[in-house]
Amino acid sequence: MSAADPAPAEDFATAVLDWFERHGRHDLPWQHPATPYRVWISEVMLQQTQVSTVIPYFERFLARFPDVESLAAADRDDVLAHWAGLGYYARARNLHRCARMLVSQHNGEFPHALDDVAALPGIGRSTAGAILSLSRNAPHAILDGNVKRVLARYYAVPGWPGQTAVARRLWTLSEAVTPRRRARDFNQAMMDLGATVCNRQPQCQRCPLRSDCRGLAEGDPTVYPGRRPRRQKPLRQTTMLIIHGHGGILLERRPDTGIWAGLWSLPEATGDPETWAREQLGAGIQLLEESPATLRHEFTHFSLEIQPVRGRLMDETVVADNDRLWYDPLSDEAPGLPAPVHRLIHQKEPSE
DNA sequence: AAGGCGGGGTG
DNA sequence: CACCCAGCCTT
Repeated sequence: MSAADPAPAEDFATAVLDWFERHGRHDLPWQHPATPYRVWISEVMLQQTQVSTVIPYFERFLARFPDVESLAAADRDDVLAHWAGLGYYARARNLHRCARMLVSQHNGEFPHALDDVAALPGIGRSTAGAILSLSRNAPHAILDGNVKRVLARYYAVPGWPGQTAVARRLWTLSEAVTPRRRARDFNQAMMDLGATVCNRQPQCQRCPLRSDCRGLAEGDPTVYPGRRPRRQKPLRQTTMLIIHGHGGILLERRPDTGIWAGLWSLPEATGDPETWAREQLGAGIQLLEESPATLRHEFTHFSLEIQPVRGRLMDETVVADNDRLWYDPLSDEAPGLPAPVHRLIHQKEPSE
């Protein structure tokens, strides 16, 4: 067999599994114990998020919500507060909804059929396969970013995996190489291989698949998988009000759709801040001299320029309600705040 | 099929 | 600055 011919599926799995025994990651927090609940939480946190970022969030989340019952019983604000800073907040809302569905409809346990798991909110085909294989050794394939990278390079699959046809090819390949009897170790091994060897700067000399890798045989495996078509991102601007009163700072709950949905944030003024306060709060504000500097926040699909304006509430008639609260950063437990808002609020306050 | 949805790490 | 990361959901 020549150098760049793909090995039979059994040889592929054997090479990956042998490598895993010695070089895989065996001490990630969600691996001990790898219960369906812990694997599920970790897999959702790991969607589009790197392991090193997830670990401290996972520890805090599990300490507060140790099982599906405690998560189902929690308030949504509490769940979001433990997710704040991780991003993609629909994940937290879906996680909460899913916990309630598991408790009310599935006796607090995940179904055994792949399609039933993939039908739950926030769980797609790959996450469903990961939950069932990593926690129960069920024979399901996965296709996360690591597996896509390894397979696209090994089989020299051209094109961007965001394209349906490319994704379908990769799924077929993943199904073909996943062994029936050791799907748990194999899936973990593929993710470890993708994260530690077959990554941005691949270390092919350490790869168990190097002798049969088409991408390497072609000369440059990093041309696979194909890149996402690039688009230029627009600049948006906003004014955020830091209004002091009632011993704290005024926060508003963001709407259920759009960016930072469901989180608490600073009020955004359209137009003149004092006019905004009179119309929206029914109270005057006095603008203060010391406003923080303008800050810029980068999203994947746009840039946001935030102009902070500090003010003081002139009368104490504005009360908290379901969508409005007064937050004292020094003594209150932090609610779910977007990362740039958290940074803004927890800067040093002027002593006045 | 395409776009929305965060934030941090890295080059 | 750009791109990437244990994706999913809506339109």
